[in-house]
Parts: sequence; structure tokens; C-alpha cells
Amino acid sequence: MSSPADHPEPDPFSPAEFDAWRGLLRLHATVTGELQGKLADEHAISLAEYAVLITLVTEPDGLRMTDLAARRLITPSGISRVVDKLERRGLVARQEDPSDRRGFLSVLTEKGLRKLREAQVTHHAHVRETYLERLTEREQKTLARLLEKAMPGVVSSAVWPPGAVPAPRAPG
Amino acid sequence: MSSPADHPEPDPFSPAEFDAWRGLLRLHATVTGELQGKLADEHAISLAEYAVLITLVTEPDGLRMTDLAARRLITPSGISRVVDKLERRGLVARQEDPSDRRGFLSVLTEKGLRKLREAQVTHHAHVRETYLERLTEREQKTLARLLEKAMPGVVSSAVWPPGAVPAPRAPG
DNA sequence: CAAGATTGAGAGGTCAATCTTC
DNA sequence: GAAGATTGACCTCTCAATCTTG
Repeated sequence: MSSPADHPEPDPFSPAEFDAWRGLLRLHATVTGELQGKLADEHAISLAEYAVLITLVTEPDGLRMTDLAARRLITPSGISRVVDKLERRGLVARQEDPSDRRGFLSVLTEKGLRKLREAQVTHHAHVRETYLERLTEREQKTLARLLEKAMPGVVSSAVWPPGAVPAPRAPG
Repeated sequence: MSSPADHPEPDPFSPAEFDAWRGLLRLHATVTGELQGKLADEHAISLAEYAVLITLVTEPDGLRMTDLAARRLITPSGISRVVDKLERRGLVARQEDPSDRRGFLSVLTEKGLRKLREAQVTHHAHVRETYLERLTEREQKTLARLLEKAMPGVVSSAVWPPGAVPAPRAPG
């Protein structure tokens, strides 16, 4: 016969490690799971699509597909399909990259901007209600500082993973 | 013409809110993304499968499919398919629920326990290297306390969502 | 008829292969 | 030949429908 007692846990998590890991997983799954549903019901948009729109709104010149993929932490293949869907709905547009004929730039359209601003109300309200609202500003800052310490750059870096998108090219 | 300036952000996140939300998303995506790859390469197991095994190891009598789904925050449909895969590989077994002939219990097999213990080494090492290791025990506790305050029960509740799994039935 | 579990169809992602341009 | 983008094959999960038992 055999039981879990015969196969002891190798190098188990301490209680503090266990709580910090499980809490992160559960909170993330709960917030994003419900958020997916609300965005789909109220705005007919997925969380992945929302993430693409919110990434592009800060890039008036657009982003190359590969860079957009790196920012969203999905593959070029996956980005190509998300952008396909958004383009069919007129929320983003593909433009040829004038500096490299292999590349395409995804840019937010006027319609995409309006859609983003509508969806953002739902998004922010939900994230606040289920996560941020019960923390003081000081606690939010402490939490962000701990996340940054756990994985340097994860909060402070303008892009993630760091260095995925090069600094703006010097003119000429 | 129109530009983002004409569609101002409605009720935007404060810097503290923004950092706390973005840091959570990025850290989660980075840790779990790489973890998926390592578990697949080294143990031929997905993160969803690992999560099922780690859930069942604490339940010597097994869990009903619906309860297992609630614990893993996926649908009964999804659990049915994951358990199918694990059962074909002999890592879990389905047993008829003696108290309700509609139900089935998923139980961990001896082989599943061995696989879990092997995978756990990879899992814990990765989570420590990319997340827990740069925090002191005190910081890990602070982080867990903040997550718990943000979403009460998310750390402290033995099961999540709370109440998904009923207390053990009284004998008889 | 309600609840537990499963199945078919579809959405959304990955990897490997392909095409075009550097 | 390498890099950027896309497509085909496949995998996993969800939703809606179905089957069985309470």
C-alpha cells in the first residue's frame, strides 16, 4: 500500500510562501474571470481585445505586430488573429511600416478609441470593486512596491518584458 | 479630426491604482507563462493538470467533479476534459459516488502522486526563483495580508470560492 | 423538474511551416 | 540566410444541449 505520507512533499512552501502564491493566483483568477464576462456582455469585447486597445491608445504612431505581441505577452501568431478580429470590426487598422516593408503597424481607429473609452468604464469599475477599492492609497503603493521587489521591472518598466520595444529611433 | 485628447479617459486609475493593477497582471502572466513551459518540457504536464493533482492530494476521499471545478475556477465541462486526460494516463481515477449515483469522485492514484511530487520540485523552484525568493518572509506575509484585505477570503479561506465545497457530512 | 456530468460546436491560444522582404 | 507576419493543424477551455439520477 501507499499513501501521501510515503511521498513527502519535497521542499514544501512555508506558510508565508504558500499564502503569497495562492493569494496571487486566486485573486488574479477571480478578478479577470468576472471581468471577461462583463466586458463580453456589456461591450462584446474580450479581455485580450481590450488589452490590445489600451496598449495602442498610448501609441499614436501604432505598434509593429511583433512589438504588440511582446507587450501583451502572447505570440506573434496570436496577435495576428486578435488584430484580424479587431480590424474586421473597424476598431484597429493595419498600416504598412514605411521604414520596413516586411512590417505592419497596428493603429487605433476613431471607432476603436470610442469603444475603448466605453469599455474602460466597465473595466475600471470592476477592478476597483473587486480589488483596489478595499486598499488605501498607501496600501496600494506598498503592494506595488512588493511586486516590483519580487520581480524587478514588473511595475517600473514602461514596457514588459523590458526592452521588447526599442526607444524611439533618432530622426533620420 | 479626432484624437485621444478629444476622448479623455473616464475616471482614470491613479498612479497607485495603475501600478498595483499592472504589476499584478504582469507578474502573474510572467510567472505562469514560463511555468507552463517548464512543466510541459520536464514533466509532460500542463499547469491545469498540475493544479488538479495538487488539489486532490489533500483529499484522500476524492472530490466530486463539480466541487473540483469550483476549486480550480473552471467550468464542469472543462474539468471533465482535464480529468479525462489525467485518467487516460493513470494519474487520477474516477469512482462512483456511493452517496449519489449521479456523481463521480476524482481520486489521485499512486502514479499520480509520484508524478505530482516530481513536478512539485520544478514548480516550487520556479515560483521561488521568479517571485518569492526576492522577498523576505516578513514581506511575503505583508503581501499576503494586502491580498487578503483587497479580497477577503482569498488567502484565508481553505477553499475558493468560499463555500464551494461543503463541510464533511456527519457519519450515517 | 432540478442537479451532476458529459459532449458538440466554437472561441482563442500555441507551434511549425510558409511567404515576403531585409 | 534571418526577421516579420501569416496560416494550418492542434489543444484547451466555454456555452448550450443532452443524458441520467434525485
